[in-house]
Amino acid sequence: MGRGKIEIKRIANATNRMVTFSKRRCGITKKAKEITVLCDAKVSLIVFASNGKMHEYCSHNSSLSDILDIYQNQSGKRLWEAKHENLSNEIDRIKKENDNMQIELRHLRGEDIGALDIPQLMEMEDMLEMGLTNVREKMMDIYKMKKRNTRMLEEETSELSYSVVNPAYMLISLISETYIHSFMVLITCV
Amino acid sequence: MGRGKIEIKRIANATNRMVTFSKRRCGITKKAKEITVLCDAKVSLIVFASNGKMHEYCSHNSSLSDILDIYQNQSGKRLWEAKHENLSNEIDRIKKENDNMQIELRHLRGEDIGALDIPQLMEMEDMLEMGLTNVREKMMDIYKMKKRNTRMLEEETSELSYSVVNPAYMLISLISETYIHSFMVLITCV
DNA sequence: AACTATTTATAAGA
DNA sequence: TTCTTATAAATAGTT
Repeated sequence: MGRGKIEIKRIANATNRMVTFSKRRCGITKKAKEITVLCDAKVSLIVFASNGKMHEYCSHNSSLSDILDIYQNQSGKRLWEAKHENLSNEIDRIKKENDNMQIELRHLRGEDIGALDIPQLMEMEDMLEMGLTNVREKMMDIYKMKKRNTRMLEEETSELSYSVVNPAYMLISLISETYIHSFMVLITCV
Repeated sequence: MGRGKIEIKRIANATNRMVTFSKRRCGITKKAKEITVLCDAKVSLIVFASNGKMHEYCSHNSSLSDILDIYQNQSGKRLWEAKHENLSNEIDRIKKENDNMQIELRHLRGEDIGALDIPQLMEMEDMLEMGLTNVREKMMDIYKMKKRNTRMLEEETSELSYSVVNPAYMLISLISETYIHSFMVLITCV
């Protein structure tokens, strides 16, 4: 369709090629629009010139994304599986990390320790003891700071409403703090 | 281009519409092939008939996936952003969960407890004590089981090489186990 | 599915 | 480039 018949092979002359591209791109887009309207069809057309410039047509009644969804369903081809895979892998990795922490937490709370052996239990015992020591030191710090910051006795009375601080603490706060816990337990069990 | 000129609007007669679709689909596909070859272009063409049947053409020198990659880069449109969003959200959610557990674990180990207040510290103390109680009960269970399963004294001697089990345990294993920890601490501090 | 009168697309020229 | 136009190609209506 033109002044002369042409063979369907790459047009050697670059200018010529671009001109033809421009004309034919218009033509094919027009055809796409027409079939959309005439035949109630959905069409997605994406065209790249050899210089990389892109042109697209997508029938009005749907987005490219919609069309690609249907495309994937019908063709069974997975267009962005690969991109998803990265995220999925990360999810798996984090979930695993999560599970491990979950288990460790449960162990530290003394749950599900049935399967542990003596060395593991000992390690946990050490960790728990250290945690307990730190927590109790911290509580004592807070207690001492409050005592220092507030004007002693009358304040102290109200402090006592914090049920942690019981008369036993008062007594033993005079004694080496490192042993406070031990003494508390002693007091508890005698 | 035909016996009569037609208006570009939906063809009312269904059979006619399908026939026209068929003809024009061939035509547009042929055009797509031609522009691919003649102009060294990349083309993706996806066509759905109104009955849902799909047809595609994709230039030989590239896959649809490739074309969509370039499409996204050039258009800035994100074709599967929405699908990614779900996964991304899940990752965020799990990471948050992860962080919280991380913090709890560190707290239980007595790390980073500077910012905690008395009630929080008390809660941790309870949790740690319970964990410790459970761990020690478990160790005792294992110890007792070993004692039962092996033929007593001479075995017991070798068991003692497990440094957890010290002579103090021997004595107190006769007494109520619930109080074992307390007694141990008592023994430790006297 | 094939035919063909016509319309439409476009190659080459200006 | 863009417009023009002769001609090839596509296709609407028919068989």
